[in-house]
Amino acid sequence: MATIKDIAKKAGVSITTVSRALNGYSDVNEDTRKKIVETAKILNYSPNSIARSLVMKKSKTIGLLVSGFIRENAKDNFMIEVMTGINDFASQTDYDIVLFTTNSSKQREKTYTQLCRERQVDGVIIQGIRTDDPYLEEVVEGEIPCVLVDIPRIGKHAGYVSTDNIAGAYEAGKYLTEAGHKEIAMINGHDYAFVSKERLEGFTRALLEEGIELPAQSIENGEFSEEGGEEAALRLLEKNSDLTAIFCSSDLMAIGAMNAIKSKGLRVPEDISIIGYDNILLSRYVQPSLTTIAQDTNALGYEAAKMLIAMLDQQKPPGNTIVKHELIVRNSSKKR
Amino acid sequence: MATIKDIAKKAGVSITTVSRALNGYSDVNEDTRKKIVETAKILNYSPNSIARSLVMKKSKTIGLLVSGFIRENAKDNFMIEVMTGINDFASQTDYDIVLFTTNSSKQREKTYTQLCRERQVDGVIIQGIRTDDPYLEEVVEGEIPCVLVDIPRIGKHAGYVSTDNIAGAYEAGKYLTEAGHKEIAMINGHDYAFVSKERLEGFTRALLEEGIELPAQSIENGEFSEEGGEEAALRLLEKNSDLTAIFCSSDLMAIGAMNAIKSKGLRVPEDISIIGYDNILLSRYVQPSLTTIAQDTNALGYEAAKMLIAMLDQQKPPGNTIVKHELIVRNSSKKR
DNA sequence: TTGAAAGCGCTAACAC
DNA sequence: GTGTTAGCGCTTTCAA
Repeated sequence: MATIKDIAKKAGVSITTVSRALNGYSDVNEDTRKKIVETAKILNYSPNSIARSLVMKKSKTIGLLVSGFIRENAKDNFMIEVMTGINDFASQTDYDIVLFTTNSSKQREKTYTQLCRERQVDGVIIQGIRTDDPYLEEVVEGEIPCVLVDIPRIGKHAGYVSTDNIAGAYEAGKYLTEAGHKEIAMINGHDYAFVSKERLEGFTRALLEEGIELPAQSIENGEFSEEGGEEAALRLLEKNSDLTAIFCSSDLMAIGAMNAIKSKGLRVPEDISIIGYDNILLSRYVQPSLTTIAQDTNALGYEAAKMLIAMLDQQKPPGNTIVKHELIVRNSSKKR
Repeated sequence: MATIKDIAKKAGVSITTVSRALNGYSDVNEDTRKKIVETAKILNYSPNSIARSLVMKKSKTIGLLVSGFIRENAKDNFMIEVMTGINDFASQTDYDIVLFTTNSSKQREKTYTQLCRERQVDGVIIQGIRTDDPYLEEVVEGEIPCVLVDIPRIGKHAGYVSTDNIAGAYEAGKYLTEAGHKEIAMINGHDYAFVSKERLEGFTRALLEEGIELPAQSIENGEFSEEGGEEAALRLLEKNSDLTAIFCSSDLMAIGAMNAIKSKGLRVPEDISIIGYDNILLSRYVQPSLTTIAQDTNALGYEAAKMLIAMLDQQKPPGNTIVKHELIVRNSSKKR
């Protein structure tokens, strides 16, 4: 593997000159530059970014920390869409993406900060970790530039990107009440997700404005999974046979809920209307197709990368970016 | 950021000793080691893997080169499942994964080899590139250890992981002929995919064994997309109104084909049976659910990572791993 | 069991 | 415009 030293020797110049010529500095004689570029080509030279990183103290990589990057979660293409968004932006820059995952026991021993410092990433985008994750605090308070996806925390070096979950859930609630529903329940994710808290807040508010209470017994957690949603729906149906609508904090849970309803011999949307959240791919394909709150997931990733790289390259302070959302009415819901 | 130099100074030893102690060499006095480990902790030391990489000439990273890692392709969760498989294996080792993508014009200027050399990845897993990709040859013939997913090429430093596409398509064909179908067509991907060639071969063979010809006009390309599949099906229907079965080289195209059939007022499977390939997530959810050839996609990634890392760590020669497949009969196909 | 010294490939003062 | 030199943080001979 050719190095600048080899080029220097062959071209009869110093390594400094080679470095300068190859990096496009202006103070190099045009003839010298030509010669250097030429010999670089002849020697099939590739710069060694590791060596450069070492001296520049910048690796030009950003870590992508995804919790639960595992098979089961592939169902939910939320994660992959965020990733493509990140990649869309990053590929326009000179940053590369390093994948970190936290499901392995090996990495559990290390804090995220350690992980990032060892791999020398310049910054990190964090996705899918729970609010009770012991290392979240450390990252938010830490020195490593970081952008959180869907976790509204700001620190000295930490910003976030999310959608307005309160507004989204509010619209879902408004939609249902305006459609004449009164016996309404909600399937939420779990208590350690910010989005769960926010969606509950927005939804409750919308109902309350119409004078409809959402008592604790009308809320069940479905852990964001299809099975969890199914079981949660079953419990809700058990408790209240007059239900006419269920709002689910994720499409996957909504699909589970639809299964539950069908298994009870009831129909969606004739007997019970269902609204999901996320607009995952599947939501268009299930029968009936799912009414849901769409998020621009790709933009979530894109904006996260944009913010992080702005922090890195232009010392921009971390902030928060809110990506738009939208109610998409399909066939799983109807007027009473 | 503390370095071994800092530790050496504080502990009153040389940097050599620190390096040895921290790397678990045996020839270090137990007391010295303890002291060093302790001061390392006090100084909140993290090793700098970049510096290590430079001197070791090993980056302990593997590149994941995915072509078309873009939004549209997220539909097909094939890619993401392969990725989780790769990650499953890699996370058990000390290798990290660096994401490369080739959709950006920037990177198009560089060959894969250049990309890999610059980023100093120890090896690379390549997924989703076409057989007419100008740089494929260079990688297969090159010096960088590499494992191809679904491209059966072996080189001095290149192996591959795939399923037996010929056998899979053969089973699909066998299934259809045994179900009594005679007027059969096929929707293939495109001419620059190995899997397309192989699936055509296997399928043709199965039909031929029952004395059924598959003339060129009964084969249309659908470019592996839902829309492409829909259009291909329309063309086939146009040409042969007696069709009773269509085999599609991907589930996505099969879903497109079902749309086409429905739009023509025909029913699946009553009028026309459909078989797909891949067993993507969607195939279970569409109506009717799709009969398909399942591949263990996760294993594809897992085995790719396993092979590559064996090549890297144990100098194992590259080989080929065949991952199992399986016909899954659902509701899009029936006996004549 | 420990340390001094060289060097991985590169960049960046600084001097000429 | 160009070269000399030092040094990024680490590993690894070699010698003590």
